[in-house]
Amino acid sequence: MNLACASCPVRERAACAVLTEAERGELARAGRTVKLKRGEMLFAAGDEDHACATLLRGALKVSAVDREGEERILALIHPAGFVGELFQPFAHHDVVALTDCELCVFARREMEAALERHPALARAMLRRSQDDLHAARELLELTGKQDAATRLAGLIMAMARAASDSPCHPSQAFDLPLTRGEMAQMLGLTIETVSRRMSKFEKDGLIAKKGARGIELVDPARLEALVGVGL
Amino acid sequence: MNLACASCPVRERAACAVLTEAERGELARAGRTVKLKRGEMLFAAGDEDHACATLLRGALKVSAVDREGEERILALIHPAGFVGELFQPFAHHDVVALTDCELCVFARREMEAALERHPALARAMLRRSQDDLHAARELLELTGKQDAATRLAGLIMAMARAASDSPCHPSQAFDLPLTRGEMAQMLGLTIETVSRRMSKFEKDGLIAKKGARGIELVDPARLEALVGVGL
DNA sequence: CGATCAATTGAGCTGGTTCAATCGTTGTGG
DNA sequence: CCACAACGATTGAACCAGCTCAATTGATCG
Repeated sequence: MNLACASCPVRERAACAVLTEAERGELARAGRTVKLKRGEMLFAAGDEDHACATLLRGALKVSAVDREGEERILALIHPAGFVGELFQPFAHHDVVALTDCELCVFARREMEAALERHPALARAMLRRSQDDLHAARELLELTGKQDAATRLAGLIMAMARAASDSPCHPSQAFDLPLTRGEMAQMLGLTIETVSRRMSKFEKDGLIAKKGARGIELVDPARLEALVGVGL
Repeated sequence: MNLACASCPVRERAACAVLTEAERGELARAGRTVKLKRGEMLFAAGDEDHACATLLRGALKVSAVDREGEERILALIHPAGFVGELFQPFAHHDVVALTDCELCVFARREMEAALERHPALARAMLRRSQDDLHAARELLELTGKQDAATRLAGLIMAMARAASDSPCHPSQAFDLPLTRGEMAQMLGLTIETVSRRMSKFEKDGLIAKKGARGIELVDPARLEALVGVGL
């Protein structure tokens, strides 16, 4: 399927927004739209000549799997985010759909060529890459916390922020994009610990669980206070 | 002091290597060489209008300090590496010299202007940024390991690789750029745990301690096997 | 030579892991 | 429409790796 930039939901925010209509159209002809169902894999670690993509709708996870088969989630990707390791001969990480997704996929060569042709695109990608770096370091800081409650509180607040349209204030009620197991993988904890702390948060009146995936922040201030990390 | 690119030790590898002599000279006039002693701070979290820099000699750490004063090391920077958060109004992290250092410092505005003027520089910075992102995610993977021995083994191997000139094979014997406390901060452990595991590694014949900072990898293969993480 | 700071080592405690059983939700097929 | 299977989430009990507190040793430097 060809790309329909005109109706692209992230037209304003994705890296390609810096291109002119004509340039964007040219890039679009090199790419294609892909839909993924929850759980489907976009790239796998070890793939040679893997592609890259901008996420239009849904959520992705980037994860590493070690020799023992333990999975570790390294990043969450939200709409307008970019995945794919430029300049690398093969992929180091898996990229998997957390929810049903829609993406705009490019061959890596095409993307690299476009970076040469369009300096503004390279600068936009640099900006995005720096943001990703910042996000990775924030996760690093979060997972360095000694106790499980702090880490989990930080993750919940981060997801509340991501779930909100307004970048400033977090959502009060939303659906968690991650299972307990996935939260555990992000935080370096076990499923059981995550589950126990969630129950304790609810008992203490910090949150309320709404069905399977839903969560409501009953007392965001107290939750935020737990975190002890800026932003 | 003005910059002497001609005698720059990272002339070939730094981001500015992609520029022509003339372009580089122009950029150089906007920057200055700075020397730091071990422990001195280059940028502090919260600095407005902070600068950015390429590291010529020595080693830096990038770290975050939370409200409780707990420090967390987010990255190590080696020669030819770049520090400074482009596009950000203020710094989020501290940058401190781990050893005596020499740097090439630029005002952030100058650097951002240079990225506009020189597309090749923007691409080089993108590449570097992606490498930094990859390094951050590798550290994330390492600190996700359940047991202290695995994490420490991974850090030692990473430092051995960084200490080696040849990018392929790690040094057999080198000086650790970090104190026990700093290693602990990187790995989310305590000083005592790091110290104990180091002693155990020595007792088990994996490493040998050489004076205060020195270390020798007696059995790198067995150490690597402990890690359980690729690369 | 003493002072200071990093590193080591010991002892006890605790929070998170591990193992295991149960419950709840979702989706499928009869 | 219900039953059942599959999977995620919860909860309990016991254990143990790493944390905390504390004392000692070792290295570096004026």
